[in-house]
Amino acid sequence: MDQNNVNEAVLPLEKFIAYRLNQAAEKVSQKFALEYKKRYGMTRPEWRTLATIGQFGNITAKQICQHSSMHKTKVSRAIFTLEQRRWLKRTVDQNDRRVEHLELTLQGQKAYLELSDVARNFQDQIYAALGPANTAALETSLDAIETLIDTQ
Amino acid sequence: MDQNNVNEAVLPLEKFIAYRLNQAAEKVSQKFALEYKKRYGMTRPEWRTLATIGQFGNITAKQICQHSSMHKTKVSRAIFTLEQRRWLKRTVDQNDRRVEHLELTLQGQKAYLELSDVARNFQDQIYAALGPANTAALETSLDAIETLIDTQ
DNA sequence: AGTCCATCGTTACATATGCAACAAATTTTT
DNA sequence: AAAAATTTGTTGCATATGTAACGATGGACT
Repeated sequence: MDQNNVNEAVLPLEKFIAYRLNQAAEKVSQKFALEYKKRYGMTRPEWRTLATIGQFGNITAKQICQHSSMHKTKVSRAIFTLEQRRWLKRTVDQNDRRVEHLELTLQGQKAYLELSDVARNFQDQIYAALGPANTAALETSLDAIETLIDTQ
Repeated sequence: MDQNNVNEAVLPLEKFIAYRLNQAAEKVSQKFALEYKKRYGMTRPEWRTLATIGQFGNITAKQICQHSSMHKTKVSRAIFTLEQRRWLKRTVDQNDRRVEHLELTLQGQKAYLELSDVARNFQDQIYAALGPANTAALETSLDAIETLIDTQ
């Protein structure tokens, strides 16, 4: 495919960092999504919600939104689905009855630990492919990018 | 917020590379999306389609799919919208009438060059924040990650 | 030529998503 | 204490997306 654009100063999409980040992120996420789709028929919001509850043990929907940057309707619907599966239980806060505390059931914990294990293997493979120097630089770069955007 | 998960071996979501990449990618993309939404009311698939046609000058829908990794229905709909705006014109291939060649109109080129300029400034800011070493390492890492996923 | 299969791009349908409005509970203001 | 404003989580609705099917065209094979 010939590139015959007149203007040499334009930025090729494949050199544009926003695009490159999205490409890599999407590939990695879709690869990992195969695991939770195949095993449990879960969606990405469901996996992230499960992972966040599993990580914190006891958490509210609002806190899941803050920690995972997911939209509150996504979180609300993911919680509903996980509850239907009996993977989490809700407890209404006694001091503020708007708030519900979420915890995984034993089944939910089992799925979380299994997927967490897959995630760790996945992570190890990527880090092995990058090597220690690039791994460190990647983490530093992602932090720097997020900080830049947040503080702009 | 206390982290009182029982199992210390689990992978915190904010250390999981698939999640980190998505976070950074989404933040950067949404920031840049403000520009084309504000100026032209464009969507992300529309911007990417415009950028790909602008970059190659003359291209088919299928080639846009291959180069941008967008689903063909996304590309089809983006082409339709860009055509409605009179930002691109189609020419049916004389040797194979299933194929349409796409080119930007003058209006389309104008928008492309303007957004391309914004993109370059955006890129420069990110690279300035990262520094040369991390910039190089980031690009290497993204390449390595994509290659790893593709060859697995 | 005629049949079968592959390819390019579009569209119908079902699902996923975000925005805005909402109910219920709580907090702040007067 | 009453009224107003805020917060938590849910839901109605419109939009965005992917899958599968499709029409049109072209190529391969007989």
